[in-house]
Amino acid sequence: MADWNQEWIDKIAQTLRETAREKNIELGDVESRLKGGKPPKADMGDIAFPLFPFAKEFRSAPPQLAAEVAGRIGTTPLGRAQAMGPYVNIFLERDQIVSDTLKSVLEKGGNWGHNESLSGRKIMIEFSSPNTNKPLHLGHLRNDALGESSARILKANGADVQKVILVNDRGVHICKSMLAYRKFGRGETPESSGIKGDRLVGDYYVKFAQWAKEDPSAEAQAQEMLLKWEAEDKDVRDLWKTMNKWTLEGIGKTYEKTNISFDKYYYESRLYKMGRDIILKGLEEGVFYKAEDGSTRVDMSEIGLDTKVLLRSDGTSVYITQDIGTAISRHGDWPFDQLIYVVGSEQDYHFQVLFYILKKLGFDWAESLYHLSYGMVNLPEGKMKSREGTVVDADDLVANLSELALEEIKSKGREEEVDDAQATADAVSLAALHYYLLQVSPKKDMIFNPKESLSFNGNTGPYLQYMAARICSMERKAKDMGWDTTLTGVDGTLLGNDEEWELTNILADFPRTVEQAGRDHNPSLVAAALYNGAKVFSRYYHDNPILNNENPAVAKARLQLSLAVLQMLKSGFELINIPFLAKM
RNA sequence: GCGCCCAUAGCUCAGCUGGAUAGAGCGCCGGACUUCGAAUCCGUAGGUCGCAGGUUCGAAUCCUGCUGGGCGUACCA
Repeated sequence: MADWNQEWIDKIAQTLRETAREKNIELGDVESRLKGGKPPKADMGDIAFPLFPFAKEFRSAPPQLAAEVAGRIGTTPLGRAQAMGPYVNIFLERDQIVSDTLKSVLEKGGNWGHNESLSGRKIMIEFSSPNTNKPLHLGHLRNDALGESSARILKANGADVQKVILVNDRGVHICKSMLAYRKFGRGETPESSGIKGDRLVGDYYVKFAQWAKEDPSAEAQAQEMLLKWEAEDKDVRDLWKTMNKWTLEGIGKTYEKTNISFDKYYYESRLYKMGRDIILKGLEEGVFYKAEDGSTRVDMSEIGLDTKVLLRSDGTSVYITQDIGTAISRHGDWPFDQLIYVVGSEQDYHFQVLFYILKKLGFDWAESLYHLSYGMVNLPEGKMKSREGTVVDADDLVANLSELALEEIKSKGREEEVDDAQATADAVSLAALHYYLLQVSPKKDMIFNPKESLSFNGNTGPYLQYMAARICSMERKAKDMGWDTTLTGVDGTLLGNDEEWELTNILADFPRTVEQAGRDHNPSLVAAALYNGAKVFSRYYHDNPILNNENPAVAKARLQLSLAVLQMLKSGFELINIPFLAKM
């Protein structure tokens, strides 16, 4: 719709100026004050221009002015203008737009929505950031869903995207699992126990906590082990390698199951010493300063913040030092235009500081660093607490969803219909999970209601899948009847009803939605657009015979429209990481 | 204490850079399967958009203050 917006802005502006000239009225800038919107109801037109802003200059009431402008424009090849109260409403010429839109969808093939708005941009996006001492939990799932989806959306906008993961594989918490394993493990392995590697290591992390309650020396022992690790003690390093491998294999399976992937793995164990040289250089150049206590600091008073320690008095680095070094080294690896960090909002301050420092160091790319900050995932009972064992395990959740989806398939007697019931159930569970996590704006905290997330009705991922599957079903039926089901475009005059017009608009708007989702780093926009499309379509095909239409030409035209909607759904599913199913 | 974020139907969430009567889903109640798959569709009820000011022709949207909640505020990561 916005495509035609500008033409109307020009037209109305021109008309306003003409009118003003005749009345000897001085007009300021007109175009910037003309903003097209969508009328509240479809039968009120396609674009609405409020004329309030011009009332004063014309010294006439907005409705009067609207009537005058609409009267002068009247009917044009693009459509007609009609005054409705203080608004000039535009009724677009539908036939041509319908034909053009379907033709565009056809030409894009399976990539409807893709565009070139970020073409030529190199964007690196970091997400997930797992620890190697325990399995992924619900919080990671939101992070992964956001990261993966954002990456796909950016790619669809033409950007060159590199997905990156930073594995937190060092530190005391890692040593705690190792220590407990050494004490209680008796050589147990994922193979010998049949327990998934990340879970096994996580179990020992829990065991450590229990043991530490009884033995006050436990914490000190963990610290001691960390020192040995840093001194590259062979035994400790060997155990570390073994257990990290177990965890990463386990976590890798979770990624595989949830369709999450990375182009490059970074490991903290290899990066944690980075950044020190940069800080020392910055100190020489006067970007940083040496505090009285001997620590090296940055002064952030110019952005209203305090000071931040970058090197301790003993010269060793702190966490943010590593992040500074890592960012610089990554830019060396792959000179990005933008680096996006998908990290929870509890680290807002950290990134504010990090970005400020990189700017102070004079890196031009620091301007475009972006923290995709997202809110916490809470449970209906409150926060997830590891101490209280209320943390929702990622694998368990996905398995539960699959199980329920399988029951659903069985209860509907569709085991024979779908080729592989378990695979279908898995696909449905992913749709439920990812849609549930992505429908919420990233910034907001959200409540994860397990019961609701398991629902396959209403505003859910499976509902979207179902609509796509229904269209596929029609497509199969059409093929059986010997119809040509390739998307070939259509004569718009055959698709004239309001629902067809609405679907056309939804199709036409989709690329702009994808663009905005990329610009705002907000996959929920795509999710909402898909839901809207599916919902309007489901009403459409419920109320209007498509294949069964008595007029074969109309039947084929409607099928074409349905197939175009299917293209949008398929393309959108890819963007929010929900699997497409031809049958379910 | 200071800083950042959030507040919309009983619940979970939309509402784009301010525009006409604030929308979905769930739940409740009531309808629709001899008809393209009922994981569907349709309808009813449900709102002082946290409160109070301000800007504007016009505010859920922008500004200020307040209240309530969340998260930060390490020579932790």
